[in-house]
Amino acid sequence: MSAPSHISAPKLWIVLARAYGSASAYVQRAIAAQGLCLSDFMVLEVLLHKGPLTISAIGDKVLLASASMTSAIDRVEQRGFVQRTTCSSDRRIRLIALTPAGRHFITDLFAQHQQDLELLTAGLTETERKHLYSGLKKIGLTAQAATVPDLPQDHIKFS
Amino acid sequence: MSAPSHISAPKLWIVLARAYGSASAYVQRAIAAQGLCLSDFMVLEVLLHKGPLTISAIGDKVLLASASMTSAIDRVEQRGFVQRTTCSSDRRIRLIALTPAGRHFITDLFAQHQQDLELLTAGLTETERKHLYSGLKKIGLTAQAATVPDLPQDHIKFS
DNA sequence: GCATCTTCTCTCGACATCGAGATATCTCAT
DNA sequence: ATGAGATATCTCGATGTCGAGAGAAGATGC
Repeated sequence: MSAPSHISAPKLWIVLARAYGSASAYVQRAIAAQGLCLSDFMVLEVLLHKGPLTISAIGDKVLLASASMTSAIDRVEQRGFVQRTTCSSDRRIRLIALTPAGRHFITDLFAQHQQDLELLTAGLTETERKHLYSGLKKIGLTAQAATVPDLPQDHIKFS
Repeated sequence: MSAPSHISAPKLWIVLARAYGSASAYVQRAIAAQGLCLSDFMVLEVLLHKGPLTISAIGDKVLLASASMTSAIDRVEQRGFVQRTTCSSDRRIRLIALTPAGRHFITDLFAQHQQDLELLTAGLTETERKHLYSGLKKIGLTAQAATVPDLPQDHIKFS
């Protein structure tokens, strides 16, 4: 807890990576106990909170490539948690919807998940949370802005 | 940047995951451009800063399972960056050491890496860094403490 | 109407990781 | 010495992810 007098960039990176790793492992415990991976859980959670979506729409939310989405949906469909339905207005699309069993399952699991997260952040004061939130947001945005400039940049420049 | 008035635990988790994801992608750009994955890079970096180590010692530093370490060392050995040497005092052990080529390679790449990290955290004031550091450390420790209690606990209890 | 471009999903092959188990070696109490 | 247990590394099979590309279907321009 006692931070060194000067926080170098590598130190910050290490502690970020470690914090995410530990938190991720902690969060995954309850999820893995139900036989799901984190991606599957996130897919179901998005469906619970946003309603039926197309595969690519879910993929955008959970940051998964299309190939990964196909197998993610396959997995949760196999277990009867979601259903693929074809859309009459656009036959390329598969609309993914929770089944009643899936809704019940993810509702319970998400409640547990929230409880886990509360425990994880219980040791933080409100101001600490605020500082963490704004700092992480800054880093995230900086990284994202610095990563993109491969293709999109000259696309913007010359359009 | 403008944080909501109350930062819920799920919000904090999301922003942490996103920040790590973006930062990780950003950091990996330069590394992947050299044909290495993040694990390989960390292995080489540890060797650069700590000198020759055994496979399991490196695995402890970079948080990789033994099976993953074997293939990680295989990869960097294949490229001539490290060398496995047997230890006469303990023949179970393989001592991993950087080759001259490997040392040169990782020295350059690490310099680039540090520069990238500086850029990533350039937008943060010293106090922001401190707050981030201590907050992330707290979360990491909390998560780690909450994840372990599976096996080690009764080992401690009854020893 | 028809050709072309784009979008959506799926298949395929490659990759990094892990857990479990095999093997070789060392340590230590008897 | 010797046998039991610990330790270090490796092999094997499974998993989840991704990029590239295929195929179907919608959108657009002529």
